[in-house]
Amino acid sequence: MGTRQLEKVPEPKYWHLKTVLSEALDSEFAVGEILPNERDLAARFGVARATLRQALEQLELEGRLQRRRGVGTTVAPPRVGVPVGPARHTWPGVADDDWQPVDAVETDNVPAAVANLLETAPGDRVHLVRRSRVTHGQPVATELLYVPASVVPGCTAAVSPGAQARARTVLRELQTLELEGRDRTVELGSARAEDAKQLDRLPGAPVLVVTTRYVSAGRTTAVAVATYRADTCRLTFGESDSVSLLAG
Amino acid sequence: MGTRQLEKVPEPKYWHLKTVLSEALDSEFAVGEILPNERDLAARFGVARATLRQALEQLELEGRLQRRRGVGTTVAPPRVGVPVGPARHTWPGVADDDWQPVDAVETDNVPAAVANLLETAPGDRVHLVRRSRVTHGQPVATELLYVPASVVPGCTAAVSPGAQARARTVLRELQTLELEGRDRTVELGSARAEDAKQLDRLPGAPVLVVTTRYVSAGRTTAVAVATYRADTCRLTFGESDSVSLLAG
DNA sequence: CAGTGGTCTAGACCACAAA
DNA sequence: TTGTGGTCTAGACCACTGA
Repeated sequence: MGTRQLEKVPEPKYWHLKTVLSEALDSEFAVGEILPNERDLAARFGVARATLRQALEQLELEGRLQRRRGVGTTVAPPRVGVPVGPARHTWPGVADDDWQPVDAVETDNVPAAVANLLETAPGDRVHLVRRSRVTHGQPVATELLYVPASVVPGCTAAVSPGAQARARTVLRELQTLELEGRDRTVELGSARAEDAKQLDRLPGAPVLVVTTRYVSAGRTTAVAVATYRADTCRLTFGESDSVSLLAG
Repeated sequence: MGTRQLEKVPEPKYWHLKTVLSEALDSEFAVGEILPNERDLAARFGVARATLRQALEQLELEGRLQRRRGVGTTVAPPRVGVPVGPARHTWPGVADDDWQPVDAVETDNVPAAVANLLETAPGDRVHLVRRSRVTHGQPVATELLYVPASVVPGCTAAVSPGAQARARTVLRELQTLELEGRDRTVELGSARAEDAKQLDRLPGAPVLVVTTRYVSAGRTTAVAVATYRADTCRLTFGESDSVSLLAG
């Protein structure tokens, strides 16, 4: 027959929908503008709301949209570039303008993955310092910094002049050591309930997990697990001699 | 009344389900083992299949599960650490054991984001080199390398001794230049249809997009956009003097 | 072929934010 | 109170894999 056979591969509706919406976002909407609500959009495209939502989810994952319960769906601004390790060989807390210490506790409950890196035995006391990072007025990351108590013997739990002060003390103590090296890993994760609250997202939201290992005196002396909002952040890694290029 | 009030916060079913499944994976399943199918699992937990799937999706996102249509859901091995930029200051193609050139074409169709970095005008000719990365026998990444034709004048389209050979020629030509600097960004994306096929995933699968800018002779001479499977990969960033630490 | 995960529907109710 | 996005259901059919 002369009729055109369908070319195989029936593209899923939500995929096609995502493409259409994406182009509409480029040409017809301004950053911050509110989209029609999901029920209207679904009706307009002649699909079920669940299908429409599948397309919106992808666009949100790519940082094109921002959805807030009770409010609506808005066009997201471009992702912000977040410097990760701009300077070589520095401890956390040194010239970290936008990291803010939150509090610190002493614990022996360390995630297995972190205990592995620290080479600590179950039961070893470890300082847990929490920090949060704010860029352009928005919270973009939370961090859990694990430092074995044996590494910073000067930090006694006896005096407790406030949780935040305790955090600063641990950081200051760390900075007296000579840092020999550092390595990092980046992977995809989903926000724990606690992180989600601080990042103003729902639990399970996609996040970029940056694990940093600090090496001093031939051993791993600290491990930091930082959780960045994946929808709004673009992590940037500069080299010491190319910092000036970042501006280009 | 003495009865226990529900403690507020009704945790979503899929979230609770995810937690339960996650613990079961740790204790009752071995890597590679096949889970019961989704309909059975949903019935066993007394939820709709859609709800069960929401939990499975999260676990797959975290790299705990692997789902294949027509086959089933299996327990995924731990994420593989993929070195990204292990050596300082090298062009692509230098001692890149597991990167494989695929082909190269000359084009003037460059994504706006890349054209921005390259500072090329619309219509400028650019070499597009495709490479793919295989680790432990599995494809983990695809890469598009953009090099303005003006940067590698030795690469003429006249002779075409095979697509892969053309790719090698561009890479070789690049390596004759002195590399001054390099910077990288990492962000979350979703796989384009083409990438998805090469990565053995469905379109829209979550990926980590690594954009590398190569600087030489005071200008951006090349831009590479690498797409890593987010479910199976953990990107590792080492420093030159801490390479030995990676083994720890 | 049978069995799997992937897509899609048309509803319902809930949690939350803003008026 | 109203309207939004978030969760959940109970089905249906499709695309793919492997026997």
